[in-house]
Amino acid sequence: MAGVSLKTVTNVVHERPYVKQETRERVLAAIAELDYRPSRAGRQLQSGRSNLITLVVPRIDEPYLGGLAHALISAATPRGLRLLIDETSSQVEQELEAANGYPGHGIDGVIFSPFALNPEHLAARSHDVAMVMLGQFLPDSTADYVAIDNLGSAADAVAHLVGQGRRRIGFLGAQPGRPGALGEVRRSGYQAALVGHGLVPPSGGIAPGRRFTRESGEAGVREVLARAPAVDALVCASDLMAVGAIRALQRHGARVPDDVAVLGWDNIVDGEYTSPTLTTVAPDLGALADQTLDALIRRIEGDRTPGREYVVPHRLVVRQSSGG
Amino acid sequence: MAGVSLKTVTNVVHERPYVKQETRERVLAAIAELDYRPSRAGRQLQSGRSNLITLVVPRIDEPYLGGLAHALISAATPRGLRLLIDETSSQVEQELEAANGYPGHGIDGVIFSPFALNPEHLAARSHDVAMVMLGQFLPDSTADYVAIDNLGSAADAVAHLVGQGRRRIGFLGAQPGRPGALGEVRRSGYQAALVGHGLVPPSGGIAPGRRFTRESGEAGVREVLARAPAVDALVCASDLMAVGAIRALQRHGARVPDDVAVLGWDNIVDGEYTSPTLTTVAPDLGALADQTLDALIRRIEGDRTPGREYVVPHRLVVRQSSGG
DNA sequence: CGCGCATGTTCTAACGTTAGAAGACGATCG
DNA sequence: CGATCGTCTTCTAACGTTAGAACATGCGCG
Repeated sequence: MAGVSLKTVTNVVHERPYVKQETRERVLAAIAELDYRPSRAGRQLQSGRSNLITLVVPRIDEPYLGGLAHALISAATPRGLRLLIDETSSQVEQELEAANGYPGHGIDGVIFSPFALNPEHLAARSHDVAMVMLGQFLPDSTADYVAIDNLGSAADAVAHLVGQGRRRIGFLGAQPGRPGALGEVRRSGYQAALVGHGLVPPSGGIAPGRRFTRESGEAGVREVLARAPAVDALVCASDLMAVGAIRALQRHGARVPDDVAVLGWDNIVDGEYTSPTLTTVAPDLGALADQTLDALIRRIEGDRTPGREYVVPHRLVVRQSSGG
Repeated sequence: MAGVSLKTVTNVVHERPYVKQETRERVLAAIAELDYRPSRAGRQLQSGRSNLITLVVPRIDEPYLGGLAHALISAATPRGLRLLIDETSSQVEQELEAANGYPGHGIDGVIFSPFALNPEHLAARSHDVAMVMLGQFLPDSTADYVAIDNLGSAADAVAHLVGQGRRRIGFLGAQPGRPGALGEVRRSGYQAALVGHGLVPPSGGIAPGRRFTRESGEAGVREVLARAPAVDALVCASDLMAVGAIRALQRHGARVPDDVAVLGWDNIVDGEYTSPTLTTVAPDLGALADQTLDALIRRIEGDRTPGREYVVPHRLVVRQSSGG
């Protein structure tokens, strides 16, 4: 050591009072000299906190989730947190472990994008870990939810398409029977907005999509074109579905946007490189990450108030696919 | 407890001999009853191992790196490891911390995709943590390197284009002055393969690309078209560059593949959804992840033999953009 | 009968960090 | 001159896990 007691070192490291300036400097010099770094394991054992949080998603290689992870890492670092990533493959078993906070692993909090779970699963969890949910909404007693205004953004999307002269507007990615599911919320917002413009969904113009994948976008287009060949616009529950939809439309000989306009959610980077480029609802990912981490940190610090909802800004990014 | 000593519990948990079957069952029942999970922190403190490894990349939202992360998580889980992700933004400062293994954090190993570092940085690191490098090759005393055969795959790519009748084949993504850099290795493989077919790069047909982004692909096309307007094929150092190249070519009125064939590396999913779809060199990501983790585990377990190179399989996936 | 073996037990220490209690010392102040 | 304050020390315990040493049974075997 540098002629000082262990306790004083702790006091220096934690910037406690009752340490003379000169002593402090001597200790800091010694720390630098020895290249000392406090052991996370020791601290965790002592404090019960690991400063590790886990982002739980079905797969990390989906473009939107990659962008989300990027935003969360950028926001976590200045807050002294480090991010683990866990993939559930949308399996109930794995999502349950996430919902229980990986007991024994010393995870401080979980940022959870659920897929297979229902509220009963959540209510039955044994441990209650600090948790913030993204994407799918699941009512829960103490977990917060952070998202854009899905009803409002659906209304923005419909208003834009109507403004472009579209009247027979279909929807891909409905999730009938799963109230609260992202696709259902967006579909209901879309439908309400249509009504607000004096329109209704064209018969057969709504296709389900259990997963928001390119494949389900392609399948949805096949379904809708078979049942409602006159649609002149498709609102897709995600950009990934929209990418698949554009490809399927082009294969069917439909021109985008001349014959059919296409619009999605998420503002994934690829939307700028499709042909035509993709009109999309862009969430403010930076704000989303900030809100998520702030809420999570409050939970980690012991906040046990009922779970609340945070809304982050979005904007409609108009590109070629909507004819704008 | 369930009428048994602490030591016996440890012996049961670690499946040691000298424990009667009946006792073992009693202990396991108690463990299940109490929902006991060993604390990672305690174990880490005792054993010095955390079973945490870090994947270090410039940004996790690049499609190839997302797919890589997915493959690594899938491979890490059955091996009892959990994956942290750290982003360096290609900053030297942050890459240095990664190369030093995040001292104090108790990270067992690092999977590192370097960008800004050079061999001197690596040689100067103070701690030697278990490390495996991907992507960019940096010679190092004890870190392993896992990759596809970049020279061989470049030869495959060129052979395919020549077989399609292309003769004025350019290259995007060279990194002059950075020997060992991925773009340089692929460029030299491309150039050697051309010579093998009795060809040479068209004058002005090679464009640099410091980063493998869509933007640098677009910039590369502008450069090459200005200097060598007669090129009939472009080999791009990554799929992301190829996506940008296709877009820039189409904007210039060049038809892909009729006028110019395009080909990339990585087999990102988006390559199946571009128009035209993208011909690419596909690494076997599963094998890459397995090799990487096996090598890393050997290093974690104390292997101090000189760093070696592991080669994983690749194959050429022919789609529309090469006219195949 | 005594030896060894299988199956335990108890006790101790260690990993690295932090906090609290109690006390020591000098300087300052009323 | 005694009380108080600022600064620091020493000592102890605790977090959860694991390993080793030493010892205690009870059983079978030669």
